[in-house]
Amino acid sequence: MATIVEVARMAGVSTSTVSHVLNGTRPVRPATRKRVAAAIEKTGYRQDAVARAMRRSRTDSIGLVVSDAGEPAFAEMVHGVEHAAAARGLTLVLANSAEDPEREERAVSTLLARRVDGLILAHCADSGRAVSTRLDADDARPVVLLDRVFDGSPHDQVGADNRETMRRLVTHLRGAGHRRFLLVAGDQRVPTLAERRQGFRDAIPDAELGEQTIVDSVDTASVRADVVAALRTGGATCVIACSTPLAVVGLECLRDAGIATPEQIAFAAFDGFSHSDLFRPTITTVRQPAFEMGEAAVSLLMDRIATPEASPRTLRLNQRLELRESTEDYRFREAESAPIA
Amino acid sequence: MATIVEVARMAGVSTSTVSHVLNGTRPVRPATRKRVAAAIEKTGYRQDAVARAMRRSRTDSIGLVVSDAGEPAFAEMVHGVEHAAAARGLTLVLANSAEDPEREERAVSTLLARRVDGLILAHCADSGRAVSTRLDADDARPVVLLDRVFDGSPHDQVGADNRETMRRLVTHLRGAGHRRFLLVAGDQRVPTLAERRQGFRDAIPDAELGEQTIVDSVDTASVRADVVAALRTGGATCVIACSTPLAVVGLECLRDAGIATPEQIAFAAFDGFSHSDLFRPTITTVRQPAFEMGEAAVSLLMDRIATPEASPRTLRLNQRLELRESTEDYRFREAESAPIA
DNA sequence: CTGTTAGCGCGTTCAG
DNA sequence: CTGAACGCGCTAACAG
Repeated sequence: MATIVEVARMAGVSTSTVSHVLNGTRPVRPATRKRVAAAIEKTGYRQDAVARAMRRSRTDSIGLVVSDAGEPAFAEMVHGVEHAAAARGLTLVLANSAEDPEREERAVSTLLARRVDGLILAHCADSGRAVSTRLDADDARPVVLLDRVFDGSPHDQVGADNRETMRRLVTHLRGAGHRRFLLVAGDQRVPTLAERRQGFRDAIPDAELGEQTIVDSVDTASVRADVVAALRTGGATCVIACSTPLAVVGLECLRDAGIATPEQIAFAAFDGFSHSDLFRPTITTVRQPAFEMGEAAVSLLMDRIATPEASPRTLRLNQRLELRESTEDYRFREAESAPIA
Repeated sequence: MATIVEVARMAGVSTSTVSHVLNGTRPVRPATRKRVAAAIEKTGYRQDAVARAMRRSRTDSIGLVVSDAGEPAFAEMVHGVEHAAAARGLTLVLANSAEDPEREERAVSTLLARRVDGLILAHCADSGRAVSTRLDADDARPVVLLDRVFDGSPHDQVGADNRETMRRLVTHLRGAGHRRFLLVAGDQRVPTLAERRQGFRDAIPDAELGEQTIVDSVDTASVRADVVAALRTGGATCVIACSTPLAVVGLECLRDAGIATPEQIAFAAFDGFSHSDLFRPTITTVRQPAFEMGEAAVSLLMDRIATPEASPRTLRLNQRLELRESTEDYRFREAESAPIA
């Protein structure tokens, strides 16, 4: 690659003039500008982002650390972040923590060393606040927390209205006659999951709270065992899974136990599955605005860089409740299909 | 952040010694090394990747351009690339072309300007070879083509054995009695899709080739129209969709036309849907080893960087044929369920 | 074994 | 309006 020096020489100007032409940072006589442009064209010159970053101490890049790049919801967030970043002329440096706090820490460290202008973080489950606070101590790069949002966090955050949507979902299901639920709540160290569980409690009257079954074990095997046990004990007319992985376990348990949805039990899931409408049973789903959350995170990050002193904001994007046949009122269905008495 | 100068001063050594301690690039007396380590610890110093890249003219980063970051198959490739990169101490710079050649070109340009050590590219449909050749001309950075693989490409490539697996699939279906297919083949400018179509031809005897219906329109609306028309004309006993988006269209058409799978028509899809086993109909699927393809791409890239002169390799990873009820032998089923004559 | 020094390619003063 | 010179933080020659 040609450097700025060659362009300058070819155009018969100094390097500084080339730089100013490139960046529009001071007036340049049209004639010289033309010559510079021609030289750039001819040499195929392009600014060296590394040297530029060095000099300006800005990289025009942002770092994103997600906890599971394979999971579709996170993939959509990545997609959204990339989209918003590219639109602003920023490049995206991506790292995956694979739900491992140590890898998360390394990833953050690497990104900081690369001098990204800002950081977007989807914390892994048990990262604690170590990373988050280390960020402040080290050198204060702007940070936005994504999806996994903490009360009283010193950072900007963007999450979903998990608690409210769960409340809405449960209220709807109660309206359809359900009184006893099996909530597959998952790892309560994950804020998202804790919020959803809280929303569940919000929607259940105190008197009935004792009758609800909540599975909050962490590893898949335990979840499976607990769900199987809960299904055997019986009582629940509706299963609510708080994430896609949990829904997978839940549906597997139902299938293996030969329990049909929605005929024998209702089922709803957060995050859910793609193309739910094409397959049976179609699953009632709370859909995250994952792409938009990614975009919003970039937006918050840019605002923060522009005004470092503003007080931190937490954005909650609305989730969509997609009602499908897996939660159709089973009493109603029974009544209809039963022979006329 | 502290710089190397402060560390050197605090340890009472020169910056070069600090550098050599950090990089293990020449022997340092244990005593001084200790002092340096202590100084690093106290200052919280960390190497500046930007300055380092400047000096070494290596960024320890690789660029990845995908054509659709939202699609699960690509998300898995991204995941695989990230994984393999991180394992080698490389960071990943991600860009998305959204199937737009212009954005693809910009992305490549940006990554080159950032001086990534190498580039992994999942070309978008109509990128032509412009980008690919420009890469050679500009400054020869190593490039690996991912998923969308070209015959006689000058670059290393990693794809899947699309042609062979399609042949296997069709052979299996013919064994189950199917003679007339509706192949939803998609945009033939995408090598992956062209290969799959070729595999289809391989498996059909010349005499029967004329009876097959192949839909290779490009935009969704046309595909839908063509599929609907083909279904109406009838004749096909089996639909094969060559990608997830095409499968979506296909299944929607079947649903809207009230045609049941597998009772009335068999169905198979490439790439397919996640958690296919949990929903009905369970779809016979050709699964791409997307994650592994991502890993392999990094591997090829590193090999290329190590030995620039080696002749380019094309890796074809095996796809998995997952047979499910959507292609169960429908004649057999009919015979079974029909009343005994 | 260690220190000195010269750039990597650019943006930005400060003079003209 | 333009050019000369400096330095961002680091590594690699070269010298000791």
